Amino acid sequence: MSMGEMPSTNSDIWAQSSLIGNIKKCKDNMRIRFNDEQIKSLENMFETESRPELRTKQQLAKRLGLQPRQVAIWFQNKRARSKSKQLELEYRMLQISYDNLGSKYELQKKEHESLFIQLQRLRKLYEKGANEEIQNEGNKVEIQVKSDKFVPETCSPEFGLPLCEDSRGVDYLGPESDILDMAQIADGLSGIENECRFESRTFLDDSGCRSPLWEF
DNA sequence: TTGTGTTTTATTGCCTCC
DNA sequence: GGAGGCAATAAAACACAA
Repeated sequence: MSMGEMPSTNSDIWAQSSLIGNIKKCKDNMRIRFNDEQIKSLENMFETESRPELRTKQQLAKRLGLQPRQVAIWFQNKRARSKSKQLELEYRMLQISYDNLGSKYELQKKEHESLFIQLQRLRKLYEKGANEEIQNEGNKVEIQVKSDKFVPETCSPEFGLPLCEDSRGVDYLGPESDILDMAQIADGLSGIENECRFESRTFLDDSGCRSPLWEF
C-alpha cells in the first residue's frame, strides 16, 4: 500500500481491513491511537453517560470518524479503567483509616500502661499503709490497757485514700497527689467500672478484678 | 539508542437479560 | 438465540531512565 492509498481515518482503516477480510492484519499492523479531539469527545460523553445507548454510540462514532464497534470498545475499556481507579482509591482510603486506627490504638495502649503503673504504685502504698495499720492496732491495745483515755482510730488520710466518711468529701490527697490523681484514674477506669468497683481493698487487689484491660 | 514499564486499543470467552 | 457487558489477556504505542 503506497502513501497515497493510506486510509485517512481509523474508520477507513477498519473499513479497508474489513473489506479485504483481514481483521488480523488490522489488529497486528494498523492499530492507531485516537487523536486528542476524539479522546476529548469520548471522555465528555463518558462523564454524562458511562453506558450510552447503541444509537448514541453510533452517532458519536459517525461524528468522530470511528466505527461504532471502536466506540463501544472504548467505553468498555474506559469503564474498566474507571472501576480500577475507583478500587484503588477505596483501597487507599481504607489504608488511611487503618493507619489512623493503629495510631489511636497505640495512644490508648500507652495511656493504659501509664495507668497500670500508677495502679501498681498505689497498691504498694496501700499495702505499706495496711501493714502499719496492723502494727498500730497492736500498739493501741497496749495503750488501752495502760490508760482509760481511748482515742478512736477512725480515719487515716495517711495514704491519700479516704478510709472514712467525711463531710468535707474526699480531700485527702496529700503530697503524693501527682500519683493519686483520682480524676485521671477515674477517667481511665470509667470503662471498666462495671466490672471493677471502687471498693476499699478489692479495688487495689487485682485478684478480685479481672479485666482484660489490665492484660497488656 | 535501547530496554523496560505503562497505557491504550482490541480480541476472546463467558455470562446475563430480554 | 442474539445483543451487550465484563474480565482476562494480547499487543501496539508511548514514556523514560540509563
